Amino acid sequence: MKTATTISRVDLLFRAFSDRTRLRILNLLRGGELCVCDLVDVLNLPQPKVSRHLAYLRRARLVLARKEGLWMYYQLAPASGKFHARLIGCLADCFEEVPELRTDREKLGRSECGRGAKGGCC
Amino acid sequence: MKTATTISRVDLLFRAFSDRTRLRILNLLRGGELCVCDLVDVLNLPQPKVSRHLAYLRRARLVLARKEGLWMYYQLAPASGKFHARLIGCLADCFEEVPELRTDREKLGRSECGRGAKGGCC
DNA sequence: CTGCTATATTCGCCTGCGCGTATGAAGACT
DNA sequence: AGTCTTCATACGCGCAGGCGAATATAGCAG
Repeated sequence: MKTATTISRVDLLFRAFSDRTRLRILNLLRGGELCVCDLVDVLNLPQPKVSRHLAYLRRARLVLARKEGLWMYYQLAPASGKFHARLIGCLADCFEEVPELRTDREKLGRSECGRGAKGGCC
Repeated sequence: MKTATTISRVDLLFRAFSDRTRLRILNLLRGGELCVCDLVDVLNLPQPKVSRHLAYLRRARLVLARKEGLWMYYQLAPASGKFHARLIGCLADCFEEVPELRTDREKLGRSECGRGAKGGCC
C-alpha cells in the first residue's frame, strides 16, 4: 500500500489519541501499571473492546505490555521524542474538558488496583 | 445520532490534528493570516482538497475565516482553553518529526504571501 | 486430561472520512 | 449581459476503524 509511507508517526500518535476510550486508558495508565481487568473494571467497558484499544495503543508504541502469569500488565511507554512527551502532557489538560477522566481516576483510587499488590489484581 | 454527545471537543481536536494536510495548514497559519490560494500554492495541493480540510478545521473551530472581496483569509482561532493552546504548541514539536512542515515554512517565506500586501495575494 | 480465568483476535456490519472530479456560488471586471 | 477568478460543496468510490458477538489462545488448578 502506497499510503504507508505518507502516514507518519505524528499522524499515528494523534489518531491514537483521538478516541475517547483510548484517552481514558492512557489517563489511567498515568497512575502506573495496570492489568486489563483493572481497566475493564474501572472503565466499565466490555473486555474485548478494552483489549482492542490496547492493541491499537501497543501498535502505536504508546504503551508497553508485560505478561505475568495469567495477567497482562500495561504501562505508558517512555516518550520517544519531544512530541510524544508533549502529547502525554496534554492528558493533564484534557482532564478539565473531559470529566470522565477525573471520575475514572477517582474510581481507580477507590479500588485497590495498580498498587503492585501481587495477591490478585481484581 | 446518539454518538453526537459522546464525541467531545477533545476528540474532535485530536482528530482534526491527525491528518497530514491539516497539520501542514495549521503550521502555515502559525505565521499569520493566509488566503486559500496561498495555501494551495505553498502546499502544492488541489484547491478542493485544501478547502475541504479548511472546512473541517473551521467546524472544529481551529481556524477563523474572513472574506475580503474575492479572497477568503484564514487564521488560527484564539485558543478556547488550556488544552487547545497546548495542542497548538505541539505543532512546534511536530516540526522535528515531519520535515514537510519546515520546508512549507521556507517556501512560504520565499513567496511574498501573507504579508498583508493587498495588491493580490497570489 | 478437564475445566476455569484472563486476555486476544476474528467476523460482519456500519459509519466516518479522504480522495479526485465536477459543479456551484459569489464577486470583480468589461 | 458575459466572463474570469476564487473558493466551497456535492457526488461516488474506497479504505480505516469503531462496535458487539463469538471464538481462540494461554496459563493455572484440580
